[in-house]
Amino acid sequence: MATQTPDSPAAAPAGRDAERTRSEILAVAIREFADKGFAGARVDEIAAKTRTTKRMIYYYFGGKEGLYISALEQAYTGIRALEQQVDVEHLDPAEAIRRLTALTFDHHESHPDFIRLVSIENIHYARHIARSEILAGLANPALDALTRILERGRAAHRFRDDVDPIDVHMMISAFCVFRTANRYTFNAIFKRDMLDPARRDHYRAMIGDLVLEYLTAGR
Amino acid sequence: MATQTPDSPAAAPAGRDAERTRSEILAVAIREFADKGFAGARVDEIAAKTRTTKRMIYYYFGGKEGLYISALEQAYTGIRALEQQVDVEHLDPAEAIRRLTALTFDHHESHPDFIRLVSIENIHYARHIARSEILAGLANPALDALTRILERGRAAHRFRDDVDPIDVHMMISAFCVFRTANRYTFNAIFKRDMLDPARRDHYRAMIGDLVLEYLTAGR
DNA sequence: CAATGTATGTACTAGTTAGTTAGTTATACG
DNA sequence: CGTATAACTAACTAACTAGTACATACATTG
Repeated sequence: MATQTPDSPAAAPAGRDAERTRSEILAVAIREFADKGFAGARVDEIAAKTRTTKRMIYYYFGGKEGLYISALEQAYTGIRALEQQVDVEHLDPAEAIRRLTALTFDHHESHPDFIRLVSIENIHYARHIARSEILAGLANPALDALTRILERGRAAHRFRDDVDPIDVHMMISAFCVFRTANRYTFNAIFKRDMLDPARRDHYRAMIGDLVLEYLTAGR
Repeated sequence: MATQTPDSPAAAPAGRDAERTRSEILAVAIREFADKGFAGARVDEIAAKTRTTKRMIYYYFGGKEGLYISALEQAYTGIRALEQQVDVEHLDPAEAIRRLTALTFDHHESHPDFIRLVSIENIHYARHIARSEILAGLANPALDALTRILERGRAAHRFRDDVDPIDVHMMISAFCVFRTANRYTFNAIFKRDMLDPARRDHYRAMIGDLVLEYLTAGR
């Protein structure tokens, strides 16, 4: 009867595997919290979408809030690991800015759950991030890369010398986050889907132009 | 005993005044929904913070969701009414852009509840805005003003001619919304409060420069 | 001033939801 | 091979929460 499909998502009991159970719960939790928020997500529903039971959530994460914090940590560390792969050191400063901006842009588009979790965490005044040691001490590869580009551009007298890396990072994030996070209300009001694939290249180029023209203004 | 302080927030029964009861409930609801989100807000708590009872919420708004939609509508129409007062027609295009940008900037800073409601509504995929006739047909004074500025700038050959008003509006919004909406996680990670009054002028000028340099690039 | 509808308060309820109690099964290890 | 312990399940509970039934006071108007 029971055919053995070794890696099917929610089939056989799959024996006992602590790490697998834990990570399956986490994956489901990320999706649920991102979809409905902390208060809107239901522990029972998260459990039902895994192969295990609610009891295991309490066993591994202590409670709803512990699960939420772990989900946040997992989402953040995953994103940061991806960012670490960015390599723009070999490009000239202007090209490096365009590349970094484009990568950030694509990145945000392909991780909507992460963006939603960040929005939700802001609604909670970042209370959980502040409480998490993991998240407090997380390195920021994208900002580091940006800082080095700006230094090179400035040394080569190609960029203005009065800009702060965090401010530039903020500009880029603002645009990319807004496009994803505010997609729905923006579309409802302006009848324009900022994530329409037909407009993707236009917006990716636009944010690159925007930042680069700011950095090279008057030069 | 009971001293009559005519306008104290939560004192005497104040007789029967439908309009007053309704608007008091709405004001409290806006704050509660903005603070805790739709799922996180509690009907009982909203009622407790008014001078009336939960019964009245159901009497006037039908239910929690009806109240939430009314709160959204109230917040949006209030903001739009303010935007309507923007007058930049007498300024030259560049100055008008700076002025409009600065107004938008200050505007977002002084209405955090509105920004939070928009974030929350995006978490709900703008489902309620889409359902509301009031919100669907609301005029957009800020975009209209921007459109006219861009036309004037373009006619005077001061601005590039390949920019779309909605895109420019999006840039400005992105920056201003991000600064308010993502304040908490940004501060937790970069240890920089984007709303620190000491940095306000810097950021207000920065968004003006950013937009203006984009619009006048190569000119 | 009767009467009719609007506005309001009190007390309740049915359903939900986070968290728990009490136990069972598999696996590692001596 | 047996036993300690980690991994796991099912059923339960106490508290909460949106929504309602019922009663009533006030005000307007004929």
